[in-house]
Amino acid sequence: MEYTAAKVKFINTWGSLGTLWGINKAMAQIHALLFISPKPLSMEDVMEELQISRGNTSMNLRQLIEWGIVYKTSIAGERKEYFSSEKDVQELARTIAKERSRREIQPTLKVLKEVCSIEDDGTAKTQELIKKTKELYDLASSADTLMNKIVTQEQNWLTKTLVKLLK
Amino acid sequence: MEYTAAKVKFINTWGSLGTLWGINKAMAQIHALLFISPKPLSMEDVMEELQISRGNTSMNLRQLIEWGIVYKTSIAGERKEYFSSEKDVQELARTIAKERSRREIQPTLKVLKEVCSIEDDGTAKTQELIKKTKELYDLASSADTLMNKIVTQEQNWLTKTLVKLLK
DNA sequence: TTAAACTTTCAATAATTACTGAAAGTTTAA
DNA sequence: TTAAACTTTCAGTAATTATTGAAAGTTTAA
Repeated sequence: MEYTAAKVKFINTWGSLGTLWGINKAMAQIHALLFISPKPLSMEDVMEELQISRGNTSMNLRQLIEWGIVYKTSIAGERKEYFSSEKDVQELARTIAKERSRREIQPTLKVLKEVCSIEDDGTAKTQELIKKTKELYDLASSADTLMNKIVTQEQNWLTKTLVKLLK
Repeated sequence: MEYTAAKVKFINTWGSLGTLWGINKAMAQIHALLFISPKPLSMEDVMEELQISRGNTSMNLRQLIEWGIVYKTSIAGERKEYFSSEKDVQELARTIAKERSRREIQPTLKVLKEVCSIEDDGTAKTQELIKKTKELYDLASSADTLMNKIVTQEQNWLTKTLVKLLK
């Protein structure tokens, strides 16, 4: 497989994967393109490479910037804006984990909390609802904490935890 | 908030969340409904509660069964089939993690492996592609391993790992 | 200023995805 | 058997989501 085929394959795979971490295809493809590009690209470059319209490119670039994984980069003497992606995979993972937690997990936890706090009227169905949503709440909040710990600055969290567990 | 409002809220939240762990709304809502129901429900029950058609119910129940988080349950003396959800949240998490790994992460890893194995022709762009896809491969495969370890039968994996790290 | 170079916005449209309902299929009891 | 009770399938349609492209907006250099 030579360069162009490999690039296309990577962009397409990343693109279809995007849909399942909650961003659309074009957005994920633009990210993929910038991620493997050695130098910043202009909007024209992106449109050309991915064969998508100006409007689409503009909107999706904006969203990527909002996510914090793509940056505007000025090039001296150039009028155009250039864009480049976060290149450190650790930092990328950290940003994505944080954003997903903020956008999805926290709001869900809030609802689960509300639901499992309803008054227990003693009926089986109410008790089951309270019990199950409580369990989901605990699971989701542990998972969220764990993910953040793993991915966050505290690289030695694991070590600390182990020390605590063992003493 | 009384029972019905809480139930509706839970089902809707779970439903919209579904779209971002890769299943559709109806499927996630059916799962939510079964998850909090103290007893198995028939197809009629599900249709009635969620106001969806027979065809839709049938297809989505099948998919949930394929995922391994909903079971067909027979009720003695009843002709109809009844359905119930996996009720243990730990087991639920385990099943979902395994399925997602199989359906999404493994295929992605395969592509990343292929892409980062292309021949290095010495150009900057090829080298960047190889380097970045290699880094993503390593990250995704560590994350996958970690997730599986955490969620899998080996509840004491964490402990074992710590012991190893500390000696 | 102004006009060229560039970016954003958004109504219209295209593409995708989900849902319906009725016909076909299956199972079971008599 | 057969007919009632139930489930599945799938072509057609509806709903949702993504994309375009041209007009409006912004910035900069002269």
